Amino acid sequence: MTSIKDVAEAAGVSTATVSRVLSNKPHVSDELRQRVLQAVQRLDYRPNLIARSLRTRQSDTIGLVVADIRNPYFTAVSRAVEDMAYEQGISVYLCNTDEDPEKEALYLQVLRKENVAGIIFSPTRRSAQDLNVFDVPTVAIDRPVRSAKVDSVLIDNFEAAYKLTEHLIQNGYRRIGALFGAASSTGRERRRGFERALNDHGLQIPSPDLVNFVQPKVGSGREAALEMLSASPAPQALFTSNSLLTAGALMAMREKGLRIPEDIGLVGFDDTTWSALVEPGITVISQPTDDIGRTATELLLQRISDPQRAAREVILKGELVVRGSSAPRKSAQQVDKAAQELHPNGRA
Amino acid sequence: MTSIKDVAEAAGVSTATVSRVLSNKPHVSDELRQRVLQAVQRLDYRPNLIARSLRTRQSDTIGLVVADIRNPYFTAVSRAVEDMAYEQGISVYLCNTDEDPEKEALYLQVLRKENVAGIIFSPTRRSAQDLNVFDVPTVAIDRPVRSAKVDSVLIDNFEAAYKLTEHLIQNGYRRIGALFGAASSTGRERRRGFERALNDHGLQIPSPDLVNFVQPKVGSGREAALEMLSASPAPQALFTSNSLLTAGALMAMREKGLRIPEDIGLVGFDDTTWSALVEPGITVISQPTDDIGRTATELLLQRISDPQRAAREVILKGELVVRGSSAPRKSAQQVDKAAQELHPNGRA
DNA sequence: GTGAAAGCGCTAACAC
DNA sequence: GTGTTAGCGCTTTCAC
Repeated sequence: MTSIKDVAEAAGVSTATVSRVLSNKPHVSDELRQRVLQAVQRLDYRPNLIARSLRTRQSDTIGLVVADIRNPYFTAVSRAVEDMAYEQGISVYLCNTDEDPEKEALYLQVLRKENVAGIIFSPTRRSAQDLNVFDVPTVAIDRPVRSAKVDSVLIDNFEAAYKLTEHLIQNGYRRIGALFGAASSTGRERRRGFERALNDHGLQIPSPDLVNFVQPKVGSGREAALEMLSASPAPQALFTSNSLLTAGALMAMREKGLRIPEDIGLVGFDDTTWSALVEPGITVISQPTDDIGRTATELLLQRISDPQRAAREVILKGELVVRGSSAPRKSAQQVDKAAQELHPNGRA
Repeated sequence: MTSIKDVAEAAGVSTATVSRVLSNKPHVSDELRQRVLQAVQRLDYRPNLIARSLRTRQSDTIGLVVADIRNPYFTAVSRAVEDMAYEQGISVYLCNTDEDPEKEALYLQVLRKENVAGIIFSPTRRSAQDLNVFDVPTVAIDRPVRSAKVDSVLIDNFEAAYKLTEHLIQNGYRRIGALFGAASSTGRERRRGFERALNDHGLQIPSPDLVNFVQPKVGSGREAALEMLSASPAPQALFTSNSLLTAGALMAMREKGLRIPEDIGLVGFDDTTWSALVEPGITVISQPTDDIGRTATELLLQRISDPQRAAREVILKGELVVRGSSAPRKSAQQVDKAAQELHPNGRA
């Protein structure tokens, strides 16, 4: 392991000079600079980032804390973050919290101990304020954090859910069951948008058994959907709040032998690879994951260089992508009658 | 920022004692140990891992270098790695190489500079030997590395591809087009299995325009598939070497209006969320991603504690999951005739 | 413009 | 058992 000392010796200069050259500091003669650079090359020297970080109390490492990298939304955002970090010569720690506040707290601590320059994270419900980790620059994704020091990048979940629900309503769906992700504010915001849209169109908020908050997992989505589909009267469509739940709901519908959209409509969030590949394609709110990841990283870098800056909240737009799963329904009566004929004892 | 010195003062002991307590070293009286622990608590002290790492020349950080985290295979493996690392109190750097040897080389360098304890990586074609990074413990996933010092965890790609191809053959498919991922040995291994299976069953290796090596991206898969589907005579099935290519092929088939499996069969690798959700479900080789990730991490930890150990290669099994996309075909003649009637001028 | 030297926070000899 | 101290590799005053 060659150190700065070796380089200094080889170049016949002091370690200070080597350091100056390598940190691109001014006040070094061209001649010495050349000598140093050559020695560096010859010895294949690479500065030890750990030592540098210890000394400078800063690092070129950031932490990325997400609920679960397997959620396509986070997969995509993470990739964008990593891309941008790479361009800046920054390394990224990956942490999955599973929406578990304890796990999150632990990770936040570790990242601090690791001296990260900053943190991008999707806060769990309770995280935020109690954990006063925000002495390290932080930006929240997917969910806002109420703090003067934390930037946030998200989409307008209320608006997106509203738009998605309204789309269903306009296409003739009335009794709509809903599946929201528990443990994050995102689910609650989307619920607000969902209910407001119903209200604004003179529809009733569905009964509690048609509004579920569940773990953001395919299995949980499937189970909850199965129950809803057995309710009577059966829902005419299912609104799902993330792609894991969408997949679960779709599974449930397949198991029940329901045709989409004839028997039941389906909409969700996040335009995954398969949203367009299943038949019919799923109508979704597509989130600009790439933009979210890049913006978050940008904000973080800005905050790192100016920690005192006022917090910003960047709200991006979710885009409604209409596909077959929410195709216009025949008038409610028509369909109800048809359904009646097909399944005299309910839809199961 | 409280340091070990503060704790030492507060507890009325030396820094050495504090260090011993915190590193769980023996030879400390219970009394002092208590005093130290209390001081730590009171001051909310957290050891600076950077300083520790500098001193001990080791760290509790590993690097995870994958081609692209958006590839569901790597998503799943990464999650497993991170899980196991978390259990061990180890942090994980995430790096995407996009199969670019330069990017990979750069990352490997950075990780070294960051003093990582070890590296888990999916080597690109050229990586390995030229980059003599293997002074840091390394384990390869997905693709083997020929090195006495590098462990590997993979599935038997030859056998898996053989099995998958044989399944197609047994179900009556003959002219099979294939789509392999370029830039990794995995694709080449799978090709070998594919061709051997054809051979063993007395079938001809398809002409070059039916055997493609493409970038592991949905778009590339789609384009290549579109071309193959326009070949004449048209293939009776498509063999795809990873789930990105499977998705691309599926897209192409949908665009061409081909019915699966009546008009064309489809098989692939990796049992993703959507493999079972599209209709018909896709027959795939399911890779034990969880096992792969955990085993890789385990091997890495072992190698870290004993760097001289002989290299191991752990070969896991891929499991054939049969779904509708490869359903038994009517005899070739029957189908060819049927197709002829349907599409007198080819299948487009 | 350059070098000597102190010190970031920690651990590990080495004394006692 | 416990404390003293050197030093990991680097940056950064502070002299010159």
